[in-house]
Amino acid sequence: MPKVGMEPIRREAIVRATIAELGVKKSLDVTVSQIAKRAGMSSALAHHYFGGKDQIFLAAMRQILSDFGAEARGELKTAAPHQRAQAIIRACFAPSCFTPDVIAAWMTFYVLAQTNAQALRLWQIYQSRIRSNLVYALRPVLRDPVDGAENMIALIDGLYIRAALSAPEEPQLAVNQAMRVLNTLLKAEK
Amino acid sequence: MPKVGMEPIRREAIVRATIAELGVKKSLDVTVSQIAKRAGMSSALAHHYFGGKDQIFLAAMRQILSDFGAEARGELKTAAPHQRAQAIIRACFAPSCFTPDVIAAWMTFYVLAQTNAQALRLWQIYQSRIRSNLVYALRPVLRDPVDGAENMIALIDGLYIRAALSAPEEPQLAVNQAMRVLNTLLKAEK
DNA sequence: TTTTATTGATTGACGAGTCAATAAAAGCCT
DNA sequence: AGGCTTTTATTGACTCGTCAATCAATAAAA
Repeated sequence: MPKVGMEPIRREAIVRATIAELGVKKSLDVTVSQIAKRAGMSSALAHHYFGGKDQIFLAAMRQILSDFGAEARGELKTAAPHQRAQAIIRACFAPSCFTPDVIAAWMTFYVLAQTNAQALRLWQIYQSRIRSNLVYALRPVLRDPVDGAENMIALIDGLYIRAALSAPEEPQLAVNQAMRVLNTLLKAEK
Repeated sequence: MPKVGMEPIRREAIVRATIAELGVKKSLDVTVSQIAKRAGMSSALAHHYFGGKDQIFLAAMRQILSDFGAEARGELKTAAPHQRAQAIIRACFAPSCFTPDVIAAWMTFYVLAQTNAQALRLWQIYQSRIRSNLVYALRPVLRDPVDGAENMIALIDGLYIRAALSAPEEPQLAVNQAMRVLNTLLKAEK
């Protein structure tokens, strides 16, 4: 009973299922069949719409990256000019970016980006965005905003990877830790 | 032409080959055959000595962790009492711990530890060691050494993971960045 | 002869990608 | 409206490859 206009629905279902499955299996040896099953369709259909496993993973990665972009834009919109860095940190650890599933998916994307040129490019774009946002946010409050941004990014990445292994690290704990370091960096200027 | 007493030699060869292969393939779907080939033996022999793929990976992980332990002990031995934190940082980015191969291997271990209980335990042991070393090192110089240690560990992990994706990040750059943050944290106390 | 080392060949399972077949919808012609 | 053709959706079955793990066989040492 084929209904017309399914493509976008199927695509989204696949992307969601991929992220969920990555969250469960916690590695890239998730099967197309597993993804398709979770998305409620045959693996052949997944292949039909995406062309192959790589494209499926890349679509999932794009989704996660764009979710983060949305979160960040949202936080920045309602942030006072001198609180922009804090807004970015909040976005990084917002529920839509810092759930066990999403964290696990991030981890697998780090792995993917080591060998897949397209994935690496996606990551680099994301990196340079968050970097320039942070530099801009820190320029009014730090003598060396580039350096400060670099430090905060590394810290955030570290908190992510650790969250993947020590689940206890609740979102709130990570936010607090990042905020404390940021405050220390700011205080050290004056 | 079987020579007796090969077991330890073969084991070490496999472990080395595993790390090298992880560094090249940059993921856990390295095959036992590839490892065995690089180590100059048949895959059957690798299975014979290690029992299975998991055990091979765990042995490699133990090797890397113990390499780091040795490096850290070495640095700490020759460090002035108030320079212990710097010594630990130096150890983290020493050539034996911060080479493209080793960094890539670390990444795969992060992935492995998400699903393999033994791997997770190894990581936790390593974590609590470096943590307590850092706390001890920071106690004389920081009001809240536990917090400071946590921050430095996260930063170091972040620098690692970023090094896996942006190779340009030379050892020296990472060391400098970590040292700068540490100094800032120290300065903020006074 | 027993133990240790070693491998080629094989098994059994699983997975990505393909394909032909089925079926509903949409268009199109009269 | 009634039939036709094309497009879109969908899947089961199949191909081809790979890989972990096993085993029987070979050979040197003890």
